[in-house]
Amino acid sequence: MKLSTRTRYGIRAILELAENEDKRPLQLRIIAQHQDISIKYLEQLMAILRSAGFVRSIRGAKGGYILAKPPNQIKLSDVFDCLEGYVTTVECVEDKKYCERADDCIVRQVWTQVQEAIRNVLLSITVQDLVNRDKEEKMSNYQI
Amino acid sequence: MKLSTRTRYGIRAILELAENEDKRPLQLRIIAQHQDISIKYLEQLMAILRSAGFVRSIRGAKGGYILAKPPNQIKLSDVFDCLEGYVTTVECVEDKKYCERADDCIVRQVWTQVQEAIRNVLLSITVQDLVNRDKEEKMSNYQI
DNA sequence: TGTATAATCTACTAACATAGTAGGAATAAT
DNA sequence: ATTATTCCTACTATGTTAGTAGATTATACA
Repeated sequence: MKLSTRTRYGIRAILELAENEDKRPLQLRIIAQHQDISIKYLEQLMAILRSAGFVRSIRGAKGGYILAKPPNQIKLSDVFDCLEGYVTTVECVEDKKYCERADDCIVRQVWTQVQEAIRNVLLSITVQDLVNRDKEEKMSNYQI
Repeated sequence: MKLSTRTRYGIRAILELAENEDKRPLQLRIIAQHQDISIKYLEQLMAILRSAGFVRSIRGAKGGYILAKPPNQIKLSDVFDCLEGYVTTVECVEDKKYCERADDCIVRQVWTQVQEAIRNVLLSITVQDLVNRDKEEKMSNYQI
């Protein structure tokens, strides 16, 4: 039950874009540097995020990436589904045909509970929430 | 975020042992048949469960496996930790030294929330609970 | 119009984990 | 002794992850 770097890096990249006050697009290179991610790897992740409609790209010199929608309209569950694949602990939770016992499988009920618990957390958080939390965090650091 | 077959099979095996009314040990072969698991693979899982103290084995003819403790004293989180490895979505959640940003990493907070959500579900369910649920399930089926 | 800067596309790869298989040795009941 | 069973060690096939590499296309700017 580990999270892939895909999802972790992807969400960090999206957060960085959301926090980019600058109106101009942010380059892959910059994001990769800030986040300590290989440019070439991040490039692939951005391609996924782009085709899923989370970010938009501007090619050529001075190009880069911007968020394709406002941060408060991006739920973490959406990004998660896109990068990690829909949260599925076990196939039979989504589709009973994977196991003939599914109908009265007690263990399956457990995985369903787990899955919903995960999902509820991710559904409840938007990228904007992350931005806000980050601001608060930095505020409280200054006070020290 | 998929569950390994190790954990799924392992919990099913433990449940089968818990439901084994018979006082005599239950053979690997029987469990594997009932649960549609390769005997040789289940054998390895049982070895893990045995060394973790969940089951006890009786060797030789008429041997087999029995639970090493009462079902109400086996939390699913314990079994999970044993087979899946301690529930850790990302290393830095457990140990901040994995990432220098950990202290004020907002994304890390999210993974911590997710992890606790999972953990709470598994902490709250014992093998006995599964047995009870299963009984209820079967009762209601008879009524139909 | 040329050059530098970016994203884009396609293909490859190394390392690791998962989910097994295989065969024989040890142990116990009858 | 024979049979049933767990135990132990090693092997393997497959897929996934986390990248690398290199060429191509698009754009800004001088």
